[in-house]
Amino acid sequence: MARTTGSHSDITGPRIRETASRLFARHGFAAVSMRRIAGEVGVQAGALYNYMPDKQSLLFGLMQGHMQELLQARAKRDVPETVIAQLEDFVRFHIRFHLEKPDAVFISYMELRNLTPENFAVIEGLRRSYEDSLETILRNGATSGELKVPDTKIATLAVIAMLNGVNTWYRDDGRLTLDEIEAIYWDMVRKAVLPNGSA
Amino acid sequence: MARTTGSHSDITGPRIRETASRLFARHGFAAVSMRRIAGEVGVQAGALYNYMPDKQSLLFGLMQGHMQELLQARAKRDVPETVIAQLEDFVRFHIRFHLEKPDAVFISYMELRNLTPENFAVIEGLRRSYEDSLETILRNGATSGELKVPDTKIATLAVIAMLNGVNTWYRDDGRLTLDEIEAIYWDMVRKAVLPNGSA
DNA sequence: GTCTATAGGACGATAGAC
DNA sequence: GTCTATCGTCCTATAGAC
Repeated sequence: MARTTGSHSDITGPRIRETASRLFARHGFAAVSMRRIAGEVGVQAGALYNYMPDKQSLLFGLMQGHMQELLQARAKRDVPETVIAQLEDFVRFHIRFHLEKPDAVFISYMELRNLTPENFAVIEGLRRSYEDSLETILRNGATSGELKVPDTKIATLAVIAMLNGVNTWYRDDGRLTLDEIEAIYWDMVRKAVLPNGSA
Repeated sequence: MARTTGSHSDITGPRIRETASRLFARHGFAAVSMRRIAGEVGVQAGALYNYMPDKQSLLFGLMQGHMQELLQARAKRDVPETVIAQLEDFVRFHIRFHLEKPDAVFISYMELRNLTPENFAVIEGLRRSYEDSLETILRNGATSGELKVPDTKIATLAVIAMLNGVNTWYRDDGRLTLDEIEAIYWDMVRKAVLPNGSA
């Protein structure tokens, strides 16, 4: 059964999202035109509107999809028994997941200001629930005395900010393996939240 | 001696820079038009070109000015004797300086991709020399054994990324004072780079 | 130094043919 | 589903009067 001439809905949609993600990450949402996205996909600008009502929806869809993937991947992991092991798992998961999707990560925190207020609230909610999964670990550790953090909320944001930094300098052909990078960051995070003088 | 009617070069220039800095930080360089900057300053768009050759120069000037201020403020500080004290001084200086100029900070790392390659190289050079001032402290500490960092370069970037995170959540009317915030971050940074089991 | 006016082009989004 | 064509708007930057 031959497909209608010129019809490629099954591949054009994903290709639009991939192309837009790459271009938004590289040049910024506001600096990338619908014409340019269409051009790199290989269609005319008007054709994009078969897949989304407007440019804002394209951005929101990319960010929402990324945050949902992040939360789902996180939810799928087995929860280690000890707080320390849970924290190590978070650190390694976070670094690995974020290095696998650098464009989506970049967009999801650089383009927040280009979301409508309604869309912004949705993305912030998803981000907040991811942060909460780390804060819960730190709070449990602080309560049990296994960890010592001056302020649970700030420690959460500090750890995430530190880990996010990897994306700014990592290169596939760099001198360190992914395992080495995870180990280095885990060492720093672990020491930062352990009580003074602990192993 | 009356000034020429309509002439305000002494105040319009700074006002353009302040307004552009605020708008670029809030909405992004590409999303802010020269008309809008002019409108908020209170002049017509064409008048802006008495102060800069083009929009790119405006962005570059803001970023270069910010980085030079940062480096000069850093250079002015007395250097404490011990490595630990030098590190504490860096942490407190960094947090305080960056919280004082949130718009310029935001622009200087969010709008790098909107610089021409030549301008980008200049800003990156300035940023690099700031990072080097921290890396030198960490390397000296590692050599003497006062500190233990798995990788000097990565530790430098990790500490700066962690400290930069403050700007994403700090509010003037928040529950913590600037001194408390500095103390919390200094506690985490100190522990992260000390040898295991040190005070 | 600021104004008005505009050149010359790119923008997001839509209409209608196929 | 994609195309061509276009609407109406906005953009950066410049020219020339005052």
